[in-house]
Amino acid sequence: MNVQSETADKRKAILETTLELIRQYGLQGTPISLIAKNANVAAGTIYHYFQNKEAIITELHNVIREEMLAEMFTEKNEGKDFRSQFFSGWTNLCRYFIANPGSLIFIQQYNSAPHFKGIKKKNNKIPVDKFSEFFQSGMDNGYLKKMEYNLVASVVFGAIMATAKYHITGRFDYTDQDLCKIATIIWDGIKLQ
Amino acid sequence: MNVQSETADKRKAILETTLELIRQYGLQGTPISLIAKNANVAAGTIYHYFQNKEAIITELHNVIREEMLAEMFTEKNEGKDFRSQFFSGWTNLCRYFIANPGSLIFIQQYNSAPHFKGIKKKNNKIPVDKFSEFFQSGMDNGYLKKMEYNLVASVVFGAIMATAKYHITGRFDYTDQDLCKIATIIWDGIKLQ
DNA sequence: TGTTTCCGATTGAACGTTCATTCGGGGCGC
DNA sequence: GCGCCCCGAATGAACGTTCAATCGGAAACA
Repeated sequence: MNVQSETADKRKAILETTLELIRQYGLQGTPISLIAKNANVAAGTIYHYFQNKEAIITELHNVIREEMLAEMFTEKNEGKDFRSQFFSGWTNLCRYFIANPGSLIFIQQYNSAPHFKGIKKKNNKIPVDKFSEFFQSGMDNGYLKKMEYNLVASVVFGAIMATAKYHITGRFDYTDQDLCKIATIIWDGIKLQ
Repeated sequence: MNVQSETADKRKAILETTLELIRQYGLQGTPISLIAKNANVAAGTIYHYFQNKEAIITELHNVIREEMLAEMFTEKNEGKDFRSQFFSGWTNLCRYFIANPGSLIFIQQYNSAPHFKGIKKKNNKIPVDKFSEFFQSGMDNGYLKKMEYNLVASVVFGAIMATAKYHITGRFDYTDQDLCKIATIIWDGIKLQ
């Protein structure tokens, strides 16, 4: 353990601990003191690595966004046909949330309380481009019904969040096969009949 | 204004004010002091009508659940065919959330932070019966694909929440016609092809 | 009718706790 | 000895809740 890796570890530990605590106690329910305790770090140390609590939240949000994008658009999808790309994109993101419940809880809470005290969201924009481009190409090439992108988005993303949420909270228990079935429902809904 | 109606009004004012504040500032972001101020009531008065903050939240949750059920299963749907029942049930609930953004924000936050400090959810069960019965009847009568209820639920409810959410946050702007289009996507996904 | 008694409704200051953040200092590598 | 990393007690604001004090109308009595 050299100094540099320890330093890097400390920052990382703070982020990971925060995400885990948010999963358990929610965005507002995780005080700095608890983060410090669980990350084996002093409260003051946190303020050495981050400007304030909001900065931790914002960084987590950015990290999770990147991970979500990476899950949906992996390189090995490039060659596949449109339908396969849709299926693997949908199930990958859903599996990501199931495997990383903290990310789902975080995203949901972050999006559902626009005006948390001390947490102001400046950039509320979604990288809509990649998704809308993808679906647009599906329509142009005759795979999908012609319709506005945002109508499709409601169904596709809504189902991902709900499915992962139900699974995580233990309401239902979805197998890999179940995820494919759900993706099939959606595909049947959006494909050109 | 006799005494009785004033008393009833005060209780109602507290509930309504709380819901509106939660819409703006989130579940954890609305202190009792602010509720008191906006409801034109002293802080102590709130504790005359409710045991504590949790009691307000719990009552709001029950009220909203009732309203949701009422929207989905209205009496004038009784005679209609299955497809029409699905359409009006889906769009009604979606329109309800769009017309009552506070209810959507509340439900989302209530469900997404299971362990809010001071807010313990004892009864996490959904009145699944009515919904599952409805979809089961659709399968038995040959309107829907044969599949487990919970797979359908993910898509149907996920889309409702996401659609209303996108509309409320102003990300997209859904017309009544758009809601029907989205319902059509889902219907095409779950119907027996 | 006028007066007194009573009691629930209402108030807002006060309390104890918890929170995010600050600060002064200690230790270690260069 | 200078600069960076780290500590944890200290700070003050904000929170949910309590409580002694007040209000005002209804009932009881004269």
